Amino acid sequence: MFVNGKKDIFTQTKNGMKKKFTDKQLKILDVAEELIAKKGFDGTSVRDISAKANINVAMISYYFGSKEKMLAYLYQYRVLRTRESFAEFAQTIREGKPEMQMKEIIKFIVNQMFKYNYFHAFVKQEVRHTDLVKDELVEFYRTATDKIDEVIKKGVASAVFHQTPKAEDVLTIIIGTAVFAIRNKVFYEVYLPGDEADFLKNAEQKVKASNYQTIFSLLGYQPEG
Amino acid sequence: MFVNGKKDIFTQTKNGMKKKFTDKQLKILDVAEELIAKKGFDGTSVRDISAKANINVAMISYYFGSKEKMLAYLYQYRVLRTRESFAEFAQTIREGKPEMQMKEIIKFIVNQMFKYNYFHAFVKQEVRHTDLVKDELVEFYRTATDKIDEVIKKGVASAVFHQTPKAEDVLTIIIGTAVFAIRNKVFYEVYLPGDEADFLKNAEQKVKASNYQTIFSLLGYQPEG
Amino acid sequence: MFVNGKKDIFTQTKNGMKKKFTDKQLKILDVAEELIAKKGFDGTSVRDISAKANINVAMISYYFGSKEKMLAYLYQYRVLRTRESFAEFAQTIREGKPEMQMKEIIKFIVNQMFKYNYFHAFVKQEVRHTDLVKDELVEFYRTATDKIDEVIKKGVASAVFHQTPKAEDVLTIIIGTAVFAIRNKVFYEVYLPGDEADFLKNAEQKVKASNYQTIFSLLGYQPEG
Amino acid sequence: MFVNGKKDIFTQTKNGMKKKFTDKQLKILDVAEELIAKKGFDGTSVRDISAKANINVAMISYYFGSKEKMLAYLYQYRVLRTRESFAEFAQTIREGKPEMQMKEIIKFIVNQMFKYNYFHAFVKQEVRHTDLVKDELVEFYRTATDKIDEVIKKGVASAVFHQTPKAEDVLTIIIGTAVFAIRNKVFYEVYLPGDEADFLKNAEQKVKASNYQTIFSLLGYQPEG
DNA sequence: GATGAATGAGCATTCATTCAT
DNA sequence: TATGAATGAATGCTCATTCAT
Repeated sequence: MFVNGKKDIFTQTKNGMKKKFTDKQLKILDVAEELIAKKGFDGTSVRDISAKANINVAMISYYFGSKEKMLAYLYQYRVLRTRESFAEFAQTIREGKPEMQMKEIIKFIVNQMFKYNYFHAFVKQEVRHTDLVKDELVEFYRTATDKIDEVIKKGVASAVFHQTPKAEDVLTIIIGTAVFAIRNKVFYEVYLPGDEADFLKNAEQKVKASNYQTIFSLLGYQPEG
Repeated sequence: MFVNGKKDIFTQTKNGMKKKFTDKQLKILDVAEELIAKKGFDGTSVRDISAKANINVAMISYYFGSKEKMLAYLYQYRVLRTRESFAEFAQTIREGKPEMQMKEIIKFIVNQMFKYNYFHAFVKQEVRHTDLVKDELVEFYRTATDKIDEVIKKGVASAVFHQTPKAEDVLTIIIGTAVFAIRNKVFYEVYLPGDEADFLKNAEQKVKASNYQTIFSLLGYQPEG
Repeated sequence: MFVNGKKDIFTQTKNGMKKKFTDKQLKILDVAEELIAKKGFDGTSVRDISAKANINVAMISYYFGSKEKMLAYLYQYRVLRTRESFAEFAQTIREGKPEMQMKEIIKFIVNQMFKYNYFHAFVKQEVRHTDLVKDELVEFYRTATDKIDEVIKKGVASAVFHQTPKAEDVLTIIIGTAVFAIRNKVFYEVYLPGDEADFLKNAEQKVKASNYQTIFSLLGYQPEG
Repeated sequence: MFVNGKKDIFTQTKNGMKKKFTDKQLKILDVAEELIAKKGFDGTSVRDISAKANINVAMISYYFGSKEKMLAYLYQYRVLRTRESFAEFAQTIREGKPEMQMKEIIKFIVNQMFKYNYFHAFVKQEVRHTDLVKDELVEFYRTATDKIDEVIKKGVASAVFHQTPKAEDVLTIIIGTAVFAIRNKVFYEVYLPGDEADFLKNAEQKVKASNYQTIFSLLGYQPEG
């Protein structure tokens, strides 16, 4: 009945979640994500979403079963894509030196946070629904800490890193600072060049730079040789 | 008509905000804070609040003008108290060594975040209403960065710190990591001893410890000697 | 909160049902009864009811909790009144001869059916909700059969009745014929004098006359000596 | 366009009603009858019907024009069959004695009521739609009263009946008691042997037995000789 | 000041029906 | 003939707020 369509963009098997979204359904999810991030789940009515997505109100129930279930699909969809994306990314840095790998990890995570800041904004925001996404998100965090841990160990082994901060602390710093920057624009923009329109772009650069400094400092990084 | 009462607990002059809250009004604000942090602003009805606070539904409109305005009072009330509290705190560390001062700053900020985690949770959460509190909050951030900056400079001058990270980056790390820990219990508790009930207490310790390490590493701290 | 008011018309203690209805609440119940009898429960919207009763839509939920609960109150209210009314009636015929008592019973029951034909129409009609009223209604039926039984026995003892039909069959005939007449106007009115406007009045007379004949025939009634 | 198909089961000429139903259409009518009897017309959605009948939702509008018109077809279909069935039955008792004929009439009518209790339940129930079926049903009642009248006259002529109750009163008793029994299970089953599962079977027997007694009593029946 | 009743706007959802294929 | 997507109207209900006292 619902959650099938013509174009496959998304595939998942667990949790009884259906597999495919049509363009129209994805349009709804995109619009919903944006509005929910701005106004909260309760503050966003299905009429708001349907108006902005140019679809009939009834379609949200029709496609997803309910507004709440739509949110569940949205959560799972975004988190799964983030995890898939991280897995792909992890492949691309398989061969590099630890310091390059760490830098890339920081870059990747901060980039994801800013790219999907709508989503990450409301994941943090929607306290009541966090359980929907908790497991998926935590699994992503684990994958990230595993990778971070591996890189730290390798760096220590090859004597470019001289300290072993905990992987979860490293991840906490990266994500925590990114989210803080995104959510505290008024405070943050004072420290940024350019005008307001470029805020996200500039903030992302600053967060990355800051994180390189912080994390490498924590690692006791000494360039080889 | 409203927002005045018998007992003065709170005084403020700007923004046309009235000055005094009665016990009953403070009770409402406390209950509202807790419920809003748990269920969001829209997810919390004035009936929920009035039931839990044992007052009549009509009183919220009556006292504060509207539910939205009540939130504004709540924001301002909490932020102002945080700023006052920081000012007091700043006095207490006036005489110490830079490394002790920095440690106390970290301790104080993390402590505030956990103590008022309800509040800070929903400040981050209620995107739509952030403008209500923005100026106040940013002013607090400024006060904090000024102090941090002062301590860094003093530490460099006295040669216990050998690097000069930006004050806003330091603050970003402290607040960002604290908020992340609070909001990601499921991920975080794996790294903590003790049971779930002690989560906040243990998480606070871990965040403090991690921040000492991070910030001091960034400062290139070398104990005098 | 709801189902209390100023004027007491109705009192009941069991089932956790509240005790008193205000005039406004009774107005709603009356209107609801009429509309539901005409158009069914699902066919009657709370907007229909509130429009006809000249009250705000929200009041139905406010007073009764929900549309469904309103129906439950209506059921219990009407059935209880019927039972109370029967108990009173039973007192008034305590002293009479069995044949007079039986006639009065028939008259009373048929009268109630026609008087509250709206209600009895939809009790029969609302299959899905019958459980709400089943126990109460059955208890009324029992009271009636007990009384019928008593009268039959007395009549047999005093040799005015010479047969002993089952009390439940007697009740079934009385109620069954009354309901049939009410619900089959088009068929029934052919056999009645007067015009359509008097249908209920005339039908009631016919049903009573027919029942006197039937029941007394079943009882083998022979006027005394 | 609609209401015609491959297999003819049903033929009628009046009211502009089309004549034939396909197997699929009959399946829909059967399912609809059952569901409507259980949950009412408004309580039964076309989706419920189509799901249970394994057809597409759109087919009901497509076949019958609308949900309401489907009900009209259902009414007319059932009533016509009942009338046809009664006509056939009338033939089979043409030659018997009046007392046997009357007994068979009671048996037949009660049997029909219980056999099509779904249908008769909702004919009584769906007040709003009764006009759809009124004329047809009344015509059936007339046929029945005519036959009852004929039998009474014959019995009186042959001196087995000694009273002349009105035919419409006799019919009213038969149908009224049958419907009452069907619709008041909880009250009625106390007087029946066997368990709940056999309710309809046992109730039918009791209603028949009771009606034999009542009607023959009314007729002043005296076995010949 | 304080209350319970009352209001009207808004909500998510379900509905029978129609459309496009 | 038959379908699944799509529609717009209506549903019961909850909401913050205001009214009358």
